[in-house]
Order: sequence, then structure tokens, then C-alpha cells
Amino acid sequence: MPANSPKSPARSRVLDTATRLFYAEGVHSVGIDRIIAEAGVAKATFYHHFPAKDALVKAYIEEQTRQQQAAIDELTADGPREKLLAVFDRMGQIGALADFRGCPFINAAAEYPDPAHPVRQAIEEYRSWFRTLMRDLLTDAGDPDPVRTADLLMLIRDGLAVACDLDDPTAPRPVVRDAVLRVLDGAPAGV
Amino acid sequence: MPANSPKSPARSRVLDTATRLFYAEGVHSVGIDRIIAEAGVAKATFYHHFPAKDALVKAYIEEQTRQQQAAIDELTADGPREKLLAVFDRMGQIGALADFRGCPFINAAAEYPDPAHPVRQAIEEYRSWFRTLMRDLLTDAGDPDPVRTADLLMLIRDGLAVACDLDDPTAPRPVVRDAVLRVLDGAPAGV
DNA sequence: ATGAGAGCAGACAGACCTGTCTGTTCGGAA
DNA sequence: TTCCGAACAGACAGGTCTGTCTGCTCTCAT
Repeated sequence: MPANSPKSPARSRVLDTATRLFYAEGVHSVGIDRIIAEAGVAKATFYHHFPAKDALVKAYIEEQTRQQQAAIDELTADGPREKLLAVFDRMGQIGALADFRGCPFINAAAEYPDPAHPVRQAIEEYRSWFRTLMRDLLTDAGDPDPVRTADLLMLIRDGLAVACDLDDPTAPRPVVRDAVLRVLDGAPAGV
Repeated sequence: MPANSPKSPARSRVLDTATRLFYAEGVHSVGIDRIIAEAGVAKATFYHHFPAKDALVKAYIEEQTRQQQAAIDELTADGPREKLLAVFDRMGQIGALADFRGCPFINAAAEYPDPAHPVRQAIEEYRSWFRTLMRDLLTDAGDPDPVRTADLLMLIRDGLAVACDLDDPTAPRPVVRDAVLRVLDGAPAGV
């Protein structure tokens, strides 16, 4: 018998509501009471599925990871180069949407200073996955130094997310496209 | 008579303590009680100088702005190009320090989702100042499209701060130096 | 010397937050 | 039919947070 099935409808409602509220308003600003009220779930039910609030935050980060992985998976592209361009172009699109509130991982990390905290480790897992994805695509695209170039793309990724949140959200998209093109085609990474 | 002189020793102690704690642990995680205890100040004295906690947070952001402006002012450089390189190199240095916890402006913005909030506006003021600084230096350096190139440098700035906080803090420095050199020397910004 | 202002100490109210507990309802499996 | 687990409703405890208020002390300028 699946004691704590992660497929439980009540659990899903809680996680969906938490995802929406945490992203829109921040983790520490949203209390358990509000989440269970908007999810239509009893408090006991919440604590039946999650041992504490931090566990819910960790689940929120992992859920975001799954969603972003799925979104990138769905992007079709002819080759690694096109895939990389598609990833950054999609990020620019999403960043310009009205409800964009920055990168959920960067935002959550700002509220969890301790690098050893489970939430931070879940964030680290996403970043590690994304970095590896960049490296693999760059390797396939014939980049001479995929590790270093992936670091550079990571920089652009984070800068794009922050800029869309804090500055004019439409400005970075073409700038990023140029930059990624230059990184892919440009001088062979030597100093 | 200077009713609420900003030079008051008690006020300075509060602001210094708040700066240290807010940066190290986040804004919402640090309570007023702890700040006044560590600053050695009575609660009434705190509320004599700041109408509410949010005002202290705004003062913290403005204090960070002043400090960063002073730090950049102190950097000596032969010309605009060298100044730009010096700014980013210094950021890479600071990002590798043990107590580095990310960009205080990005971190604070993550805790204040509402763009109309005074704290967000204080953050916007810093970013606006920094962006203008980049534009002016790029103009002096003869960049053909300083506005667009400044956007790109802004991206690198934010990416550097995030990377030093969340990933290996020593990795980005050389990558950023290469990137900035390429941005300054590289293809004349055309598509 | 006296009075104003700056600061200290700490109690207090009221709200909110997390997490626990009691009791009830309901559906499905044995 | 009966019984168990999942979920609901909501009270409750214990802690924390912000902001107010009362008194007291000290310094300094008038």
C-alpha cells in the first residue's frame, strides 16, 4: 500500500499552490496557513505529506527543476547549436511575460544563505544539471573548450534572469541573442 | 538644531549592524529585536531614528549603494577601458572572498517582489547609476553602441555575482575577464 | 541650574507563524 | 458489513515579530 503516494491529489494541490505563491511572493513571506487555505487542504493533511515547511520548499525547488527540464526537453532544434539558441531565446520570451518574477532558484537561494541547507543543495542540483546540459551541447557543437564556454553561458543565463526581473524585461533578449551567437561562433575561446 | 541627525552614533550602530546581518542572513530572517540587541541600542531609540523596519531596509540599500560607489571611485585606472576592466576584476576578487553572499541588491529584490516598493526603487537607483557609469565609460572608450554594450556588461555583472554565490567562486573571474575584453575589443556590436 | 533632547531598559499588545492534537467524515477493500 | 486510511475542520500551544509606551539617566547649552 502506497502510504505517502506523491500522486495524492491533496499533496498535488498543496505543491501547486506553494509553487504559485512561493514564486510570486517569496518563500518566507508566505505562511503555511495561507497555503493550506488556498489549496483547500486541512492542516493535518499538509503535515501528513510534508514533515515541515522546509520540506515543502525543497519540494517546490525540485518541482521547478522538473518543469524547467521538461520545458527544455520540448524545445525542438536541428542541432546542438540551434538547441542552445532556442534555450536562450525561450528564456528571453518567458522573462518578458507579465508574471515573470526572476529565476526561482536564484530567488530562493537569496532566502537560504547557508550553502549546506537542503534547499540550497536542491538548487545546486538544478544548476549542475543545466551546466552539464550546456557542456554537452557545446561539445556536440564542436566548441574547443566546452567547460569554460559553459561557465560563460551560465553567466549569461543568470544575467538574463536578473535583468528581466529588475530592469526593462524586453531589452536583454536581442542582446543575449547576439552574445550567444558571438560565444558560439566567435574567437576560439583563447585569450 | 539637527533633530534626527544621520550622524548619530546610535543610528550608525543600528545601520552598521543591520547591514552586516541583512547581508549575511537575509532581510526577513533578521528581526528588529536582534538588530537592536547586537547594536546595543534601546528599542525606543531605534524607532526614534527609523519609522519602521522597511525604512531601515531602504537605508541599508542606500548604504550599500554609497559603499559600492566609493569602492569604484577609489579604483585608479589610466583610462575608461582600464577602469572597466578594473571594476570587473575587483568584483571577481570580492566574489571569491569567504564571506561573499551574492549581490545585496539582487538578494534584497528577491525578498521584495513588488516593483513599486520603496526598497525596490532604491535598488533601481543603484542599478541605474551603475548602468549609466558603464555607458559613460564605454562612450569614452569609443564604443560604437554604448547603450547596448552597457546592457551586456550589466548581464555579465549580475551573472558574476550570482555565480560567485552559488557556484565555484573562483571560476568566473578569468572567464569574466576574457568576456569583458572581448566585449571591449571584439566585433563592433553589429549583428 | 535647569530644561530639552538623546539614549537606555524593558514591559506590553496584537498579530502571525509553525507544528500538534482532537474529533469527524467518507470511500474503498477485505 | 466492517474497518482502515486519507482527508477535513478547527482549536490550541508556544514562540516570534513589529511597534508602542512608560520611566529613568546623562549630557550639554542656555
